[in-house]
Amino acid sequence: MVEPKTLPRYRRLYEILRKHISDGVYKEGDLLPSENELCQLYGMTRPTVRQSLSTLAGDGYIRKHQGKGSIVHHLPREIGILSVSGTTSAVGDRKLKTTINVKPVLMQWPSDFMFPLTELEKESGCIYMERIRFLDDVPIFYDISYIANINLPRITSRQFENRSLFQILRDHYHIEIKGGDQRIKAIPASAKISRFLHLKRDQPVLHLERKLETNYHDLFLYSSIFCNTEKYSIFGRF
Amino acid sequence: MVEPKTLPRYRRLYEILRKHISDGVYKEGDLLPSENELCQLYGMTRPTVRQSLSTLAGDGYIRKHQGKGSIVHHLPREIGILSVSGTTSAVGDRKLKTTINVKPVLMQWPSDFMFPLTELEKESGCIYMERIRFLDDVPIFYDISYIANINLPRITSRQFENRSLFQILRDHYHIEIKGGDQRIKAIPASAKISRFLHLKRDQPVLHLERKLETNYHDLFLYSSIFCNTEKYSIFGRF
DNA sequence: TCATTTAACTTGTATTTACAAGTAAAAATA
DNA sequence: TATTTTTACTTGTAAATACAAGTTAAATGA
Repeated sequence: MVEPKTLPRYRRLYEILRKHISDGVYKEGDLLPSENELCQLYGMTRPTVRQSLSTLAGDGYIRKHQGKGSIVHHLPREIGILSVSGTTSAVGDRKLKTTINVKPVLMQWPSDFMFPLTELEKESGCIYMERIRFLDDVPIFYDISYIANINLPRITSRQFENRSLFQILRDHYHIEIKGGDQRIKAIPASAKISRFLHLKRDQPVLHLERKLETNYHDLFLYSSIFCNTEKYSIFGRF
Repeated sequence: MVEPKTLPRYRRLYEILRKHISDGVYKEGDLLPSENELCQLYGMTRPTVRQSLSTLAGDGYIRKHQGKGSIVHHLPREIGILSVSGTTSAVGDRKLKTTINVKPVLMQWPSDFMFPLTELEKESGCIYMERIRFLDDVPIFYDISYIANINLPRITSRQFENRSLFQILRDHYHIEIKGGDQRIKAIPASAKISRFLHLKRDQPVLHLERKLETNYHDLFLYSSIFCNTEKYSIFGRF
């Protein structure tokens, strides 16, 4: 369905090393092979290897020390959602179950939308969906997503149960997340939110409003995420 | 007092362009000069220019588009604190006033500290301070900082009123922040917090726990930040 | 006029080369 | 033995070069 479109070499090495770190081949505190060794091992030159390593460092997988080498950073145990950088997913290998609360439907944008919209977006209307995400069978995220209805044929009829929205967008529409803005607030749980997240009314809830940029310059994903942080914190690196 | 230690060229260009963007020389949506033009303008080669631009992009100041150029991203109007990347300060040019609540004192680490500590850190004790930060005369942040007492002579007697802690550490001790971990929660305001932040008891407050890494591999800064997000949101980019 | 092709830009990827600077362990020296 | 120096690593910075690939506007053609 989709031409594989070979990844650049630095990206391939990035994926290999990232997988090795996630799989425990390289453990926390371990020294990665030196840049010159990686050059030999994977048949590329140092600038290319360095590009992989600096991306890994930017994503928090390793820390680089001049004169010493690249050291594997500890993997977060908490829920990482603050940075969507590249291929990193919100929760590592954790058992995160997702249920669809409101199936994707085409509708008008809310009148007081959280981010300003372009004319093109307003005209196109939006695809709306609601999901609830469970960690260890406890509802943690109540997730409202909006996508402008621009060149996304048949999206409302797709199965979202077990695959992430990002994955479907990547696999079927070549859409990649490139970056984004987000706002964070602490708010009291409304009746609806407290019901979905099994909380008492007015208990503090984390509210994230995000605008995600894609490889299509006029296509953005918006989401409003309510998060129960009683048991789990949101984790981030920088 | 401190040798200037010339910045690398890519870093200098980064600072120049960042200042131009902050000052409005390049406005939101503007196209920066092309990489080749920057090479000529500043007398460096493309790899060096590209290093500056990719750092700027990583910090959210610009977005790069293949075939088009580097476009100035909008500057956040809200409070940006989620990423401390490099030289970016929490609040751009805003009038943020800081008052010292508890002057720096040397003390033992709390017994149930929020992050695990090394033996060296435990032995050294910590420098503790509390600050409250006001935006437009409204208290927004209640900020508790901990630093291990490792090679920081006379720090408890320094003036912290108008300069940031980071600035003092950089100017007097050559300490630079390289990255860090953070956890975010929404919690109800305790009596103390509600008093400092002018909130009602149990109102939702954002709680950040951060561990900041420095250029000295065994020196970390810790902070516990309580934030009133009623009026302002916390802003982040990725 | 309108559609297509071409050309001239832009950034992206990759190699090669060189030296600077930080680290750590081996070697030399007191 | 204990200290200092040297050496051999490591990553950091920087240049010069080449081609790929995406974008845009001008030139060309029907």
